[in-house]
Amino acid sequence: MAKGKSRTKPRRQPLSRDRVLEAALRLVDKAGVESLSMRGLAGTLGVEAMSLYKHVANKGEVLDGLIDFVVAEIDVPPLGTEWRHAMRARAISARRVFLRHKWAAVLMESRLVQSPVRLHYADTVLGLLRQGGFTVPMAYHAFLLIDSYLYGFIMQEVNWQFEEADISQVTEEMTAQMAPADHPHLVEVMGHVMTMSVEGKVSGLLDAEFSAGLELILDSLATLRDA
Amino acid sequence: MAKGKSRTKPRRQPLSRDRVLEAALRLVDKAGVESLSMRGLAGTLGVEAMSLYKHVANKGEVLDGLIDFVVAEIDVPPLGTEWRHAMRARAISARRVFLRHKWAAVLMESRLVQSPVRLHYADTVLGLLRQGGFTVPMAYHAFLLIDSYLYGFIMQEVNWQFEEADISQVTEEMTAQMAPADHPHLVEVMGHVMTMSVEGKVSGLLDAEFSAGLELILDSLATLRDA
DNA sequence: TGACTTGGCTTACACTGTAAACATATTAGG
DNA sequence: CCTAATATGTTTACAGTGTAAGCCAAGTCA
Repeated sequence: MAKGKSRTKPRRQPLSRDRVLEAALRLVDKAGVESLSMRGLAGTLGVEAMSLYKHVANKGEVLDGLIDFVVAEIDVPPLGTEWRHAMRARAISARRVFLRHKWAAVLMESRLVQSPVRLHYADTVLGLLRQGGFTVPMAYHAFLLIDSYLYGFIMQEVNWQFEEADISQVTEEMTAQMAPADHPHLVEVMGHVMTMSVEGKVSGLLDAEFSAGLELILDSLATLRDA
Repeated sequence: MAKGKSRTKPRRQPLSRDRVLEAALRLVDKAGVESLSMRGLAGTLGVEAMSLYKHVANKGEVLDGLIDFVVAEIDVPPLGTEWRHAMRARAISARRVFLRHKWAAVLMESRLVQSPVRLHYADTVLGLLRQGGFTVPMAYHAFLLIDSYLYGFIMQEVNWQFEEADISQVTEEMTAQMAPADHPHLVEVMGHVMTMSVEGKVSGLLDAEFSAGLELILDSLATLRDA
């Protein structure tokens, strides 16, 4: 039976958990998480929906797997790195990663499963703070503060991101829809964002905003640490 | 016509958009957004699923309506209030509201529709800052900074909230699941949170954490404003 | 050679949102 | 008051979802 058969078999290489997750990642990056269905995912792998369940317990596991992939993309400097540099580096890396996978931040907040990957991530960050001279309560405080800002900022940014450049159109829609005079301050600020966007790209603006806010938080943590 | 007919008719009072949304709010507060289905919602109103569509365009509109309800619950001090006090007050109010409706923060980030209610909310906050002496770019900066922290914090808090008091059990699960020695810093911090939780409640701890971080941000905005 | 395992497929079920057509209630007009 | 019109709720139906159960072929090992 299985003897001489080993000749040029097309030999579909078998599925695997990783191949499933990779396909899911591609699909979700392209079309958003809301368009991830088991049948659709299976389709991109040339396979039937139920086949996925041989490598993955259920859809939730796929989603959690995706989050792990994304978290693993974040560069966290190794233990021993100077804390301030380390926090800045991982925050910036995290932001880049979440901008690359716009669906990820929201998804992450809605699935609180603590996988090994995520635990490791948290542990390293806390370790960096502890080795940087923070007491346990202060490390907790710093972690909460930085991460609140980090994820909060990212989520705002991701959701305010219209496909770049058609921002003016969006602004018009908005201004039209909202009785311009009823929201003077909002209009004013939108105007500011718009002018920034035409001459220098919004993304640059947000880079600067993000860094400024981050630096500010790190400053205050530093003084708090040395108190 | 409409003359003497006003006698005791049982008169099922007709559904209405508001009654639908109120029912949805009750349901979601009790069972989470993931358990909101049109049939289920209709059920709680003693009505068939399709009836809802006479008062609401689709499920998305229900979700957006829920968000509006929640945003409207946030107390934003009126224009004219001293900016720092105002920002603190609305942040604290927002946090309380989102803790009351734990599903709301995530939902809000995943539906970027800008309803009148939300526009008004944003406009008032920006107005408070402008009247507080912030230039347009600084107001934008402040808004971004505060809201990033605010929503970031809330989302972390909401997701780390186990049903109160069984936190020790959760910690055990976690510690068991994660090879205690592989994550020394995480264990250390979890220990801290736990001890705080037994003698004084975690929620109090988080109140303090939130206020501290907020105050810190307001400080830095104040110096930035006076520069 | 067989038995056993692995990985994919087929079928089936309960549940989702919602379009279309229908039926009944309420209101408006003559 | 009776009828026409308009709201409002219902029925039926359909396409799409996640996934349990069982089947079946291909590969592995005794």
